[in-house]
Amino acid sequence: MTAPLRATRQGAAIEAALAGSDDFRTAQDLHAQLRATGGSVGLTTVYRHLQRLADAGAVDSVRTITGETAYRLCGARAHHHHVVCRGCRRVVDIDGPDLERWLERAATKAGFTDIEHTVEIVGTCRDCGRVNR
Amino acid sequence: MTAPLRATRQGAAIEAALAGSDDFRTAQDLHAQLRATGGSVGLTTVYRHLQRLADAGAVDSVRTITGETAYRLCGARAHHHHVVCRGCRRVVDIDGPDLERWLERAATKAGFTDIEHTVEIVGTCRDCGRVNR
DNA sequence: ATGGGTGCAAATAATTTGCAGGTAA
DNA sequence: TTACCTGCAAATTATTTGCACCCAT
Repeated sequence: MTAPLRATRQGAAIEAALAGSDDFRTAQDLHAQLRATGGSVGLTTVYRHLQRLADAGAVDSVRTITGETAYRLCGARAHHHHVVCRGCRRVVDIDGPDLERWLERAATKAGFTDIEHTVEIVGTCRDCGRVNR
Repeated sequence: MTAPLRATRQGAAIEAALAGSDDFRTAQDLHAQLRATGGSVGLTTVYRHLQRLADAGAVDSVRTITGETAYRLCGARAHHHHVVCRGCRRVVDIDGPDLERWLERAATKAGFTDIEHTVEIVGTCRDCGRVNR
């Protein structure tokens, strides 16, 4: 089938860094961390590994409000979504197997298969709700 | 308090273009449309107006998967969602008061108010169901 | 040995900012 | 008139790609 990936120090370092965190990490972020911990890896390589992992379905990716792409190992946590505060950008996790199931069923009923979804929820958190607007 | 905004042809054109669509529009998108319809406006100006509208809370913004920022007038929310076919780009609407309710409750429970959400579902429609990924 | 992996530097693409000149109030 | 508004061009930021070299297999 597909040629097995070659085992390299860089690839291992990147996957280890990803595995070491439950949350989404950006490429720049991971790169900086790897640099700091001595396991120097080129930024390009970080991007390439993340991309390949995403293609392979091993990681999920999301776009942050600041325009960066963040990645997280699929198994790192049950699939869930986030609510982002429009004031302070704080992120709170929301678990929702119900949501997944609902989306799956609705799309299937419309005749679609191989469903993929992105849910973005924006709100105002308690702390930010006190001021403005 | 705040100085009232100056009424300009460009600003009016941008807001009109936004008002003319229920869906999220990118700056580039709006700019191209304005160009095409004769009401020439600089790309910079489009960005500036969208930013100001977002700051004022008049529009909501989201990041698309391709990295662009899309904007939509707050009041324009036609509350339904779409499933987009990754093959032919066909769009099918799906109705979901359940979904809205679920999201609302989940976010509220997390301490958020003034919830706004975007759900993007991508799948493969019956006609295109064959090669992919 | 050899082809995939690496990384520097240059290329892209979306968005922001400097600045000179236009225009609503 | 007086700021604010515009828009061209240059600057920024995140990400991708060209290419010569290196290393796991």
